[in-house]
Amino acid sequence: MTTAATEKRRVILDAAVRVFARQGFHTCRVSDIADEAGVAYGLVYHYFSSKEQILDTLFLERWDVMLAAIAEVDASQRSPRDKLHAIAAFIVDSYRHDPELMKVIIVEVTRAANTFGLTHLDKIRDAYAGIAAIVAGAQEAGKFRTEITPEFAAQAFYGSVEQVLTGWIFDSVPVDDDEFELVKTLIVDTICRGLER
Amino acid sequence: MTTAATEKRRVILDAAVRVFARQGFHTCRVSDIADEAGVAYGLVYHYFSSKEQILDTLFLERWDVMLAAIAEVDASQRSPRDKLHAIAAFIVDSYRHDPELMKVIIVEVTRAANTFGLTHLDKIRDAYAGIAAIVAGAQEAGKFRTEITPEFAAQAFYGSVEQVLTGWIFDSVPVDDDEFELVKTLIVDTICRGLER
Amino acid sequence: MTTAATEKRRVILDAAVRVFARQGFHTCRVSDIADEAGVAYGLVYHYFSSKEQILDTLFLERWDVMLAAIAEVDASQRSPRDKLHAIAAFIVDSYRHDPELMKVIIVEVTRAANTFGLTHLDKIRDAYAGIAAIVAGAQEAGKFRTEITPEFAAQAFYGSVEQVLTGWIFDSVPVDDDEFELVKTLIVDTICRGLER
Amino acid sequence: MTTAATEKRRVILDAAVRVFARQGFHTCRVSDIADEAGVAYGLVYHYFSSKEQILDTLFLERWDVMLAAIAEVDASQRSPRDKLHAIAAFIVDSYRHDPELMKVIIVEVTRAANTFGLTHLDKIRDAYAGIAAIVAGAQEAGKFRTEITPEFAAQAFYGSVEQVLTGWIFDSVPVDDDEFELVKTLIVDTICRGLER
DNA sequence: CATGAATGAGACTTCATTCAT
DNA sequence: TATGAATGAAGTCTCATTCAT
Repeated sequence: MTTAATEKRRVILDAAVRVFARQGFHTCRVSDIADEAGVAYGLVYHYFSSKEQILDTLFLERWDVMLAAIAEVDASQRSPRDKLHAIAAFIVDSYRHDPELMKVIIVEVTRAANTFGLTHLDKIRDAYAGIAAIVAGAQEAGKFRTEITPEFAAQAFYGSVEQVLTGWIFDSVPVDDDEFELVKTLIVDTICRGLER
Repeated sequence: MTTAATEKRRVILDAAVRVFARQGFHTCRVSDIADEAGVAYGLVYHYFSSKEQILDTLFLERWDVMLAAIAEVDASQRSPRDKLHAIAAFIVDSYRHDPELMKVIIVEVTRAANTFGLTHLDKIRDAYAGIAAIVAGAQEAGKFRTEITPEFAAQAFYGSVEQVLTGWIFDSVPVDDDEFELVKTLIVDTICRGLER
Repeated sequence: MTTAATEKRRVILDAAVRVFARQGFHTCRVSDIADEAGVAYGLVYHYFSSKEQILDTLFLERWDVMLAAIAEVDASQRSPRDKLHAIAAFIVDSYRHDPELMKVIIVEVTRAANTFGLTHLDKIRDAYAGIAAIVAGAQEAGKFRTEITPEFAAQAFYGSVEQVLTGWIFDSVPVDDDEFELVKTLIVDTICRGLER
Repeated sequence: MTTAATEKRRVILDAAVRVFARQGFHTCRVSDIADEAGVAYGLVYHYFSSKEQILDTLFLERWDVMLAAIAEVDASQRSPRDKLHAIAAFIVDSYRHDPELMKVIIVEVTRAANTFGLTHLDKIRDAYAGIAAIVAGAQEAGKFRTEITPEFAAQAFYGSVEQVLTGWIFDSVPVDDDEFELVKTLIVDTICRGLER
């Protein structure tokens, strides 16, 4: 695989992000992706076996990075609140860095659970499990209340973050760095106050 | 419109709920709905102008009930915590009463914002606004902290609830009444502790 | 299934015979069949699940008639030579009656054994077996030599007949009834002289 | 043209025989041939102008050998029966020597007359004509009956042989030399008895 | 000679929708 | 109301062929 070859593959993936974000997975055609990438129709099928596999690739590329980030955070020596802050920060910064990609992942995979989410359900659950592990650790350390299960807390935490991103996706995005930082703190602060003893 | 006529329309709507829940909106065919309803698929077009309009109808039927419930709660004389509990209870009970319908609404409309959600974005926002109004009232009454905006708090609250429902949809549902009741309390308790002064 | 519905199905089948005969199965498009039949593209798929199934249907319709004819001949009280004559006559007359259909069956199924013939190999063998049964009967009755196996004789007999038809298909067809009758007699005469004691 | 160059061309042709025999001409891809040959598929186009031309080459290579054999037999000093035996022997031995090649020639060219056979119709007829010449000679010498035309007799003869080979291709092949020899004798014996006075 | 990335026309098939009955 | 035959636009995917390297 030469560099040039790899580059075209990347060009197609990047074009797919823009097209999926703009038109939605179901509504766009493979030819839209090819046009956006500036390549011939058939080249898409040279690198990917189907339209679906393009979405799978985009999702897995990014999600695996997130799972690694969660694992690293979990293993680090920090307070539970700092750990959850680090995770929220990772997700929020992912959005800042590439909002279109995050839109695609959330709207077309994570929240479209009926269609493609099912394929990746286990991967998605891995993220919840990672967050739940942090909560469980905090409970064992006596820092978080035990009335709420770690799994439930993880759902509430992740749900809040994703919902905020969804709000940005369809409404309006914070305009400056300060606002982004504030949001991270507010989410984590709100949830942690609810979870802490 | 005779009673029989109205019934057939209802039969088709109910069948659509089951088919959308099972196969997803994009993946199912109009003939699947007709088959499930036990009618010829031409009849579907007698009552609805398109497949999409069936989904619209299902969503609006239910969402308007929820908006009314939120409005009623907001207008009532209760503590902010009780108000939020009432809303969480309404949503959770909606799921208990008709999980397939809620699955369709959440998966195919609310969370599929790119495709159909856009159509109903204003309606969806009305719900957030209703919740935000409750939070704003609580802040004005000095019961909730003011660091967090009402809109943001509403997103976090609704996001938590919907995420929990999504977990039920794709993982496992509580088995008895007590567990359902506990969930309502836990969500509201967690979020309200985070919001209260 | 109303009469009208059945008729359109027939129209499509008849059109397919002409198109397959003219262009060949692999070379023609489904739209060619639809055009030839004067119906919309999709109607072909209303009645048949694929282009291949149209060919299957045409083949089976005719082949089953031939198998029945062979069985009837085998069961009748006639001399072996008369029986073989009856079978040759049936095949030759099938060609006279509908040369395009026979061309399709021979060229696209019977002789295209690699592709579609394999699907119908058993049906095709049934015909050979029927002919072989007649030869076996003649051998038991002491009328045919036993040096040659019935199966082998059947192959030679059927091969001769089909080859003659193939010659007509691609070269030239007898022009009058007498010539057709002569051919039947000549094939049977030649082969039977070879087989008789 | 170096030796190496010639070898690669041969490697591709031999691979094509195996692929055509296994998958059929229409069903295989050029890349299947390249894979089988262990070369890049671009190289196929260095030696051949199209997929079709590969088949043409394979057919002509072998068929010209057969036409030469028929011509030689016809010109030799032998009895008609011995001549026909020599031709049947040549065809049967061709199959024994390279059954896959003969399968391709018969299934994809000779018997697929609608598609590729038409291209080679004249070449194919040359073979029939050669056989017919032998029969005509026998008739003139008073050894064969004259009721049957030489052309017709040639069709019957060739059809019998090819049908027997087709049986081998799709059913089962003789296992030892004796059986092959017997078959040659039986075909020729049967047909000649039918043709002789 | 050799490679395989790149092209793009064209095939099959699906299915929402219409409409005659 | 009710049926389902009929329509045809649109989409995914294939693959023979070209061509830059």
